[in-house]
Amino acid sequence: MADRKKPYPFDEFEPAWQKRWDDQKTFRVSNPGDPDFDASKPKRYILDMFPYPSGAGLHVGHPEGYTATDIVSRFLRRNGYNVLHPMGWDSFGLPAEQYAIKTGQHPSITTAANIDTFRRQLKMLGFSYDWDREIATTDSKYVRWTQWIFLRLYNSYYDTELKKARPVSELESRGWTREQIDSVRLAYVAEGMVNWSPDMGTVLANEEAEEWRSKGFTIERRKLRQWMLRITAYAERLIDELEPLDWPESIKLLQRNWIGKSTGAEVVFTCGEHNITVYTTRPDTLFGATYMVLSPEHSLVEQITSPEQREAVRAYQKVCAEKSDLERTDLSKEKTGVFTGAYAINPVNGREIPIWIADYVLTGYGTGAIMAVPAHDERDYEFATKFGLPIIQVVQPDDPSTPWQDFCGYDGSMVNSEYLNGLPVPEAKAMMIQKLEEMGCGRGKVNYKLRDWLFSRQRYWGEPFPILWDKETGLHHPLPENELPLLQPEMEDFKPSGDPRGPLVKAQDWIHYSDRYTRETNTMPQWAGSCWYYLRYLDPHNDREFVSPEAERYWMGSGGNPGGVDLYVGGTEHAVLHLLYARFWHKVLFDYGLVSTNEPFNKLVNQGLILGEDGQKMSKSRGNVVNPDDIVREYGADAIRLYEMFMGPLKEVKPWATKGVEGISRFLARVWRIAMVENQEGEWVVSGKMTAQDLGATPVRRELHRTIKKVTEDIRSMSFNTAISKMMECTNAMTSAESVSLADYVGLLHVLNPFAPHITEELNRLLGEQFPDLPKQQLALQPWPGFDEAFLVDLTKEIPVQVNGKLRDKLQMPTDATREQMEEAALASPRVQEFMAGKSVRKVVVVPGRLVNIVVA
RNA sequence: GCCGGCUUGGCGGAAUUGGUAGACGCGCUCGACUCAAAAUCGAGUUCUAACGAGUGUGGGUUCGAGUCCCACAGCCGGUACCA
Repeated sequence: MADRKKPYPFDEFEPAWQKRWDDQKTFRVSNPGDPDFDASKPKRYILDMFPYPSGAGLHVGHPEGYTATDIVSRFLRRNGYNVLHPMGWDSFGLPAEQYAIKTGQHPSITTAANIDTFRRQLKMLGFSYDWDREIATTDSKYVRWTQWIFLRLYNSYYDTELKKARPVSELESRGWTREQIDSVRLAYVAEGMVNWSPDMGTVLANEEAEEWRSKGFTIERRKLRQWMLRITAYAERLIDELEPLDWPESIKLLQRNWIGKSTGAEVVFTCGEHNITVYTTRPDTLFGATYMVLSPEHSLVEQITSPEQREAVRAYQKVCAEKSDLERTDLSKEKTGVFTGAYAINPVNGREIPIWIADYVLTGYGTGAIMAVPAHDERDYEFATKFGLPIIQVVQPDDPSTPWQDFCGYDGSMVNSEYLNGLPVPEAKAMMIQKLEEMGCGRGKVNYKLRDWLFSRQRYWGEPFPILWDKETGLHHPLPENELPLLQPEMEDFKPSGDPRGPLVKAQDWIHYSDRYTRETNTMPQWAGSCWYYLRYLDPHNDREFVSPEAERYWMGSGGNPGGVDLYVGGTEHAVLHLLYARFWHKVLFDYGLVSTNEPFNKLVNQGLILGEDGQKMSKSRGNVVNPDDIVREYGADAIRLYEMFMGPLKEVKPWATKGVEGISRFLARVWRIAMVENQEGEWVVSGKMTAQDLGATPVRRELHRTIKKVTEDIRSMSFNTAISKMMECTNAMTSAESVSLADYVGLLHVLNPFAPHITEELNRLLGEQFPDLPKQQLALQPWPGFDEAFLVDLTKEIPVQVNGKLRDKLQMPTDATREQMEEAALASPRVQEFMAGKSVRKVVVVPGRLVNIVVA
């Protein structure tokens, strides 16, 4: 592309300002205890979701959220806050490892290069991060504390009485056996069905499996021994403590659904000498249970199946085991199942009901067995209809027009249920639970969909588990803390070998710890580092603690302010993974008094996705990816920042339009040319339009004060698009004015500064050379401007006059006109009278200062 | 299927939360400057020749509805038999 002349010389001054901010550490913020720390200022912690430094470099989606938080941070600093606004790298991750496998380049080299690119690109956009606090999850000094927190989990159990984590050493002193203790640790080893990807040679968490499958990786179910984190212990708190947070309701809902709390009861049925426990949310419908279903994998199936049915049952189990996940979840799929030949006794009425197995009952949820109430459950109804099983109504819907078959609602009362008859559903539910407990054949039970978090991966590029295995006893032990960090061994070949122990098994020397102990070969998932990075920023160079209590209390404490991170901006894709995991770790740390709040992120905002110019999601294959480097080269950093904020509301999904960047660039050029003109030699010099004289309450002055008010409000509500349009209006007013006073113009620069820091600082500097009285300090360090109410009030206002709700005239009236004056003026209007001709006035609605509506008939 | 969100000019989007619909920007049209073009500046731009109509569709509440209520449709996102 031909190198066009820039509309203003951003290519010169933007890098110069960036260098100055970097060299002078303009945006460094000190911690309590530092010599230059100002304890009188309140704090705000403004956080971005840190990026995975991919080889592709920065995407235009990154600067969207990052610009928003940068504007807020710059605004708050200028309003007297100590602002913590850091950046770092989520640098463990699969792509670096895959790339390493392909090229032989060690992941640490690729990662370092990618980080350099990302850092350069972010600095090129003029973000006001405190770069002294930069962290990378792959840094050995960081890994040390990730492993340290893991050991904390390993050495903890969840005390269900106190509802908090406690050290397992407590249990030792109470005489618990090693085996008992291992069964309650927050980090534990368990064998179970897991998602295994042969392509990647690793297992994945439930939460991740679908994402990777959609990227084209094969995922199978496989029985393996893995490290798990007992996140389910925190299920209740993860739901309850979500409530007061200032998060989008939709994200809270997503988390609530993911945790999936349900209240019901466990009911014990008998089958010969066996007890079969089912879970139900509708114990009230127990009299309507006409059959029972076990999941095909249920442990009792083998024992209860009658000889005649044995073959059919085995065949069905085999079919289910071979089914892929996709087939299992196929929506249109018909219900399938097989009778076991056995019968169970319903404890409330002694009735015998047949026991079936069917794959619509899942092994992993509840007890893996259900009582089927076909009259009041859609799935049971479908199954019963297909296999000709009896259907007994036990709930009569309140609305008589509703058919009772397959009525699943709660608005009804009980029938055919002996002592429950006539009771409304909720009361019957409570009564039945009480009855079951009295009879000793059931109890109230809360269930969650959330499963424990599969935490180990068979990868090279991740934090190794700080765990040793005792060859003699087969037991695991924590690595002594003074041996942290435990880094991966240097290896040439970390290809997945199909060995479910992962690539580290190949490092024989590393595995060998002593004659008695060998190292754990699994590594942690990428989430480990991102679970607590926001805490490391508080005190990133601390070698003695993961964070000092003083720094933690100041930046995360409540101290009259909202506690925790005050603003966290990032994409929705982390709604259930990162945000759930991080909350879990934070709560464990909170239980130990290591952090001050029970929740890490007080306020969360999701930025909307930026689509390609074609309205489609940006992707390499579509060829619609916009590279921020190109935009900065062509239009400058201020232009891309401002454009991304101007596109629309931060939260909305919006398509990219390079023409729109041009429009923004024109706006910035107009701001520039109010103060600057090119002389004969083609140099920019201060224009004669600028005057040091106070021109008084000109329209420009009034517009400026309205702009200051609007921008101040809009930054607080994060409505950046409307703030920018207001600044455009102000600029247009200054452009069309004959002459602009220096004070008014600099006022505009002040409010534009957080959005477009480079051009505003440069103009302020250039004007400072011309006008010696202008404060020389950077705008970023000066107080935020206030507005004067006196300039906001208008003497007259245009008042719309409607006849029967239709606009018929507009009248210029004093702002403080009374009702009577307004009505009189409206009725006197010739335009209005035309529309009233021949009709009588029924009513006149007057809204003072707003409008007049004349109702005629 | 269930849950959530969205739907306003040719396009991105505004609208003091029930009070002049279309701010601001893009695009387009015309004009000024120029030998010419680009850039810049100025004027115009919801539709309609006009009467009028108009915020996905249909109904309702109200003096007045983009905004509130009811029903429906379309698009986007999440989720997948959780008993």
